[in-house]
Amino acid sequence: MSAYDLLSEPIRKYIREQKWESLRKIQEASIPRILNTDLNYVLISRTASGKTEAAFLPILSKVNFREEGVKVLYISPLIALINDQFARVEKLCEHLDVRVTKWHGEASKGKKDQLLKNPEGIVLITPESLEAMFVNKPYHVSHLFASLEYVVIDEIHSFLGSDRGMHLKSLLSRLQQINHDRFSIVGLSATVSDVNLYVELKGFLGNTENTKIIRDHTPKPINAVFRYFHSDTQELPIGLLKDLYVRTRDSKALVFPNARGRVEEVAVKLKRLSEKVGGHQNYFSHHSSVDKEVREYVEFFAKNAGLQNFCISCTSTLELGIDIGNVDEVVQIDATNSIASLIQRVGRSGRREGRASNLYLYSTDRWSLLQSLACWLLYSEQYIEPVEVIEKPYDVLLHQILSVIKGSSGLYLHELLAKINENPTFSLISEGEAKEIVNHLQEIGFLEKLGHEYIIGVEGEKVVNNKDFYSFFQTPVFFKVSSQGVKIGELPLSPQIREDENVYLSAKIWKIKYVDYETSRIEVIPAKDGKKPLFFGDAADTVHRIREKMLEILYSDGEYDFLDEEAKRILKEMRKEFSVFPITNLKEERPLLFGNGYTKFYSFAGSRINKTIGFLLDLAGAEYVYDDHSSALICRPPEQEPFTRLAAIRLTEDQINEALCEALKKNPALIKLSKWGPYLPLKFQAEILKTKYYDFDACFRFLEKIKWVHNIGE
DNA sequence: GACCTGCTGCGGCGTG
Repeated sequence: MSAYDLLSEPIRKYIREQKWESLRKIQEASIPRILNTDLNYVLISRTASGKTEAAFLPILSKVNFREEGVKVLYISPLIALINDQFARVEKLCEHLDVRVTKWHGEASKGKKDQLLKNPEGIVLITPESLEAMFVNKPYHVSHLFASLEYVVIDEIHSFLGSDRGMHLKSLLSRLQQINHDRFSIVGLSATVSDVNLYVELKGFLGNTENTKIIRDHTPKPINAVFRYFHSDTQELPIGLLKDLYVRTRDSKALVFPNARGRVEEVAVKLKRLSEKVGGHQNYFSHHSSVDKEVREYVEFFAKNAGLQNFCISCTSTLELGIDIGNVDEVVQIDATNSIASLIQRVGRSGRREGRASNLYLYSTDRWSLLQSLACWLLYSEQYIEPVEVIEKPYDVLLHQILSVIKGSSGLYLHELLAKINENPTFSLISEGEAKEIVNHLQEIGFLEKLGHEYIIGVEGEKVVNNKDFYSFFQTPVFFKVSSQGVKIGELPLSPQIREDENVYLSAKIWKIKYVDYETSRIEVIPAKDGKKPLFFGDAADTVHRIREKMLEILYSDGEYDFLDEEAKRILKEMRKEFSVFPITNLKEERPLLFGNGYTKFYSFAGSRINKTIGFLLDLAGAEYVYDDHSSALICRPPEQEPFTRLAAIRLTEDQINEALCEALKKNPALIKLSKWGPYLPLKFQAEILKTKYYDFDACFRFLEKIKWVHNIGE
């Protein structure tokens, strides 16, 4: 029997109405498996290959929706994705008489109330809304989800290896406890490293043995075109902009310039170029600081553009599954920090009849060119970097202790510990450690003892009753920007924010008329000329494999047709420059430059290893400058050259912990990289730093292995 | 220079 024949009649009717000629590969594979077993599955195949249907066609055929209670829970990392999927799933359910309900912060309260009165059908939710339900209405969780049969997790890779993912994993376990392990899980993903596939990904769904992977490897054919335009200033070279304009003016294009300020620069300047020559004016910017309604308009425009061309300059906001349809060209300005990100961005392009699909990779400096080339070569080898899993998420545990106690009417210590013990998210954290965290929470007033039961303390109430409690990410304070009541976006406070200063925002130019510090508002009027806006953030870590590949490229003589003449020249120049280091073993040797009055160590290592080397140099009292862009550490004067001595440094676990605790005492702000970390006992804060910011194991392995090769010649 | 993601409950007001 074909997969189609296995489906229920209403679903087959739906397929016939869609006039699909055939089912997609991933659907053919998933339908019989999901229908015939109760195992967990992870469906992996590239963007727009029909994964949602691969999960929902068989689930809708199989599940009996006549019974009371919500039967299918779909979890998504984005509200926008829920809204897209709602439309698709609701259409699928047309012939089934199954109700679909959106449950997120912006969804209709009325629809949620209806669901509470009559729990049924399918619910689409975010992890944070699920957390809010556990905290505020724990009885609703069991009322709605006690007879759940399937949980579908979209873009599951976005949860792997992050706090947010650990949080979701804990919530899933708490759901299973209510549900008595009856529901199965189907995860959907486009990009997962082989390394993570069988342990972390399966572990994420809770049950490694009962989880199977279904994967469609079919690669996406795409041409890479590299262009090099050097920039010494903060602004993009005019040559690059003109080249970019010509390449994208007759297509639907997405441009990824990596930073919000640059996103605005690209959108405004391309639009201006287009205006001069009478081209289309559909130039937009899309990032977190563009007003939500403006972003929704941009998405709507792209989805319904028909034959009109457009160009959206954006950050990773358009990287995940929001449906804007296919574009003709994807442009990356300067390198991505991960291959996964490159894959997601490339996945945005499709082919229009008779036209080839291209990926343009622009670079504005040589290290970025090298990194971009490394990413592209690794992409071509189908490499994806593994994510680091968090083995002991102490901060997530702290948060979940507060959540569980808030959701109860008081818990004995043994009850609380039993709940933690049941939750696989915390399986590597010992009972003793959990008790220490509980005691600390009591000390700082987050928990209180009422008789022998724990309840939320006075200080804890402030945190738990705040709407900021439900998430694991922190957001800085922004000033809302508007013009005569029309919302435009938001900007952080910077020297740039003052009256009569002109800035770009939402692909337009504005003059600041008034800054209201009381209400954090900025009033602007349209202007003719301005500057790109300033934003602050943390640079994303570059993974180790990309750096290794960069070194391999420098010490190979591989020629790449897809580089333009300028890029070829730059690569040749870099190879010549590095030829003074007689490196033969790329796995173990690294360049050490003795320059005029300085020593420079090119580690070609991941950012976290570099930061850990920096920590060791700090401990040794060495003065140095660290440049992550070129993966280099520079010391002057060279007499104090400390690099070759690093290999001898071997710290015990205790010494590392002690040094980290000292660093935290000196600078308590260090732990702010974790939202809930500041409420942990100091030694656990050190543990968080060890896993999230530094990587001592990898650093010592690296230092043990490498040999420094210094420059020869005059 | 330097990404992104989400958010309850309740009072008060207006409208049908």
